[in-house]
Amino acid sequence: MRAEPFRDPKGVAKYRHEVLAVVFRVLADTPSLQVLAWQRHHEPFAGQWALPSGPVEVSETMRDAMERHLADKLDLVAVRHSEQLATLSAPLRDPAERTIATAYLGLVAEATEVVKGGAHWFDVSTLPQMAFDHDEVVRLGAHRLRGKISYSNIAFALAPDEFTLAHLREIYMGVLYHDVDVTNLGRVLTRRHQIEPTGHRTAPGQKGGRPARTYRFVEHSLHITDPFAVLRGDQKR
Amino acid sequence: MRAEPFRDPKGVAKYRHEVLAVVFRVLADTPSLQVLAWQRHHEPFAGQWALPSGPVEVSETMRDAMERHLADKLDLVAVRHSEQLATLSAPLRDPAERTIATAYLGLVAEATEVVKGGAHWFDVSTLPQMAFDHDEVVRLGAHRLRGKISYSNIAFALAPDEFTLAHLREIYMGVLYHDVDVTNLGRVLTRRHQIEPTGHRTAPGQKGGRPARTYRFVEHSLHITDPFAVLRGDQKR
DNA sequence: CCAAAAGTGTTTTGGATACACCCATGA
DNA sequence: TCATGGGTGTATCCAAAACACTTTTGG
Repeated sequence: MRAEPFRDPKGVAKYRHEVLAVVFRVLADTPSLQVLAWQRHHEPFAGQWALPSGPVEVSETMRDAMERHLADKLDLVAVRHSEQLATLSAPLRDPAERTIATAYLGLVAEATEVVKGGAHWFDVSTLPQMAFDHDEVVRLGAHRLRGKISYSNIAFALAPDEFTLAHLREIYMGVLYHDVDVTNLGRVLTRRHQIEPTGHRTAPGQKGGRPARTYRFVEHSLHITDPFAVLRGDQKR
Repeated sequence: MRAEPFRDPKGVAKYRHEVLAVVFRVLADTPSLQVLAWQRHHEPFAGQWALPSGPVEVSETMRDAMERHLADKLDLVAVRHSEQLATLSAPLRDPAERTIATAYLGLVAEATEVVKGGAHWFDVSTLPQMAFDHDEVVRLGAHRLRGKISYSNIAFALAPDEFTLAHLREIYMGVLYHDVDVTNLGRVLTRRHQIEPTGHRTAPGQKGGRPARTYRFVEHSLHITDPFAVLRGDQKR
């Protein structure tokens, strides 16, 4: 039986509000885009995989709530960029009680592991069935990330502090899911002042090969670097 | 005195949730981007201008609630495109009681008037002081629209069904707030199959001049026409 | 010397811009 | 035929892409 909503004296309904986190990392080797999920212990959807989530407390913003839940339940504090994705309001999306949920996109660097709370990283391309509408939220997050990586410096949040161009290429390939030319990637990002050489080089691999220069992202906060695809005009009136 | 939140037996807080609508139109003559606001009658912020808003009912989605409030309070049913903008959760944004609000961007065609409910169209560039955080929401909406008009066909929702290129240019100028070249605008939108000629022409103006062809948008739903600014690769793997 | 990996140089492409010029109408 | 506004043609620009070639390393 579905719970009746709370109403205040004027008859205005009150709802449970929770935050969801779609946390992505990219493994360069495969390369693949992975999302963090954990197994539910309680009904509804007990035993199924779900995104990290939790209610919003009275004196915190939704972003605070999202960070708090990731830290408390999963010991995850290494989120390097987060932004609001969407708010879900289908009346029956939670079978127990009407719950409005705001989803956040979170990005962590490649090496990030999560040991606590039975969490697991899943390839976005082979996602298991998920609780609630969480599959849809993951797809939405992947779509947002794919769009933004082309016209912003959002990759700073997925890459380590220091990386080679070959490594960065694999991160881009994991997100975009198509081939990316290393040479041109380096030139585009350099022209846009997104990356700069550190002056260091890596040790060459076991099978030889020229040692690669390493680079870093110039900014570690989100910047739109290609603001208007077209119709730029002369920006004067 | 601030109201205490409702809590269920397990101690989970429940919140008032409302929807906000940032409804834009563009007047071609000026040209200017205008937003719909109305004057509040009750505290808090009585007498100040505010965006149309209202609570979400138990069995409706937020989009339904937004459309319902616009129709009931302002007789506005001509919204040609709407999309979710953001959800606002600052704990003190509503001085009376914690209220989480989800803002929608709505677009109507130029001629759209609103007669009911004491509503008024304001130029976004000369916005009055607004209730709550509504100024910020208007700016967010304008920013979203400005970005999207360059890489999607979103202008279909602002233009009349049939228009001349000169007219469409003024709509783009109202949104982008910089000069747009008519010739190139027509060519870009034609190449992207966003617009097509209707085969009609307008009557020439009072002072003469060649009669203009009219055009229509091919699609009347949102399509991204310039999906990846760069790093397109060959789309093969 | 060869294989492997990184990096450079150079050409090509194609959408977008700029702008000169031509066309159709009213007075 | 002139003023006004619409439309066409074309040269130019420039970021991005493609790809051949050179450099630096280990074996």
